[in-house]
Amino acid sequence: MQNKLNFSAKREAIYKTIAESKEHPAAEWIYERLKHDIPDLSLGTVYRNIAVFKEMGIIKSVGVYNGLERYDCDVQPHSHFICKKCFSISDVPKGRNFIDKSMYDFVEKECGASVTGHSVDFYGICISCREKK
Amino acid sequence: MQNKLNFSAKREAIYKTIAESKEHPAAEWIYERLKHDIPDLSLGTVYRNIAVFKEMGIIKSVGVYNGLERYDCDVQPHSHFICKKCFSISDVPKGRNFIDKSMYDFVEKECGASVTGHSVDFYGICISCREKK
DNA sequence: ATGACTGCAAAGACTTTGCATCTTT
DNA sequence: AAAGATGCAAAGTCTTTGCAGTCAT
Repeated sequence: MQNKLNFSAKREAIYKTIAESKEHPAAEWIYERLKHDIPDLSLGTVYRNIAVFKEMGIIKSVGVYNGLERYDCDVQPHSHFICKKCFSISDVPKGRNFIDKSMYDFVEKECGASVTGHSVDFYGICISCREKK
Repeated sequence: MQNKLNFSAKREAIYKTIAESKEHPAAEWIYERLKHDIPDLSLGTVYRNIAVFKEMGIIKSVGVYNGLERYDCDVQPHSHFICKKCFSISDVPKGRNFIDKSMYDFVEKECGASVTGHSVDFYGICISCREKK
């Protein structure tokens, strides 16, 4: 059993790539982005580190779109807008609370479940796809 | 190009299985459920019909959980509760509007996108998994 | 007959994993 | 040195697809 994680250069680079990207990247995207600077990076390492980050709770899955799992380093509750055409994902600016605690209570009572989180996603056509039309 | 869809016995059975199930089934689940009654059913046919139903707009994807795409024949907006442990999906009873039109306006203005839909999901541990503990 | 649907199996696409090797502590 | 991280390639899973045969109109 291990408890002490090393923070290798590659691990750091992978996390940094996710953190600095606003695109809610998929694994392959991260890999493509990094392999120029780190030619001996392997895709398996990207996947393994993503699993580590999830486990640590420093990234979250945004969901699977077009067959690709997308990640977000902002683990605070916030909404996303997903383009049905190009599958770009963008954050909806905060400043509007869609879901409050009373809704958790409602779901807990109605479903008998314990609710620990939620997600609100909006779908449509993004500004870039609209302009292309 | 074709426009006239046949409504074959298998197609009908597949749709009926989705419609009568409350489990937001995945393709494999539908297949397993039906192959007793329809021994010569093939999984490819299930997938192909799911694609047809989606295209027709009579079912919707609920999302991909644990690697499996889940489907819903209730295409009206409603929320889901997803168990993080067993990945069961249940409807949150209506009677509470989480998202209204002003929120679409908010997202459209903030993102410059055209918003055509949304989803609200709650996560946690379902009643059945809680009782097992 | 013609167009639509299906079984079957192969191919695709994304992700996970085993093992030997290399790094970090 | 010991524990952890990685490359590589193979394996795993879910889904799609080509093709020939079957069914519906």
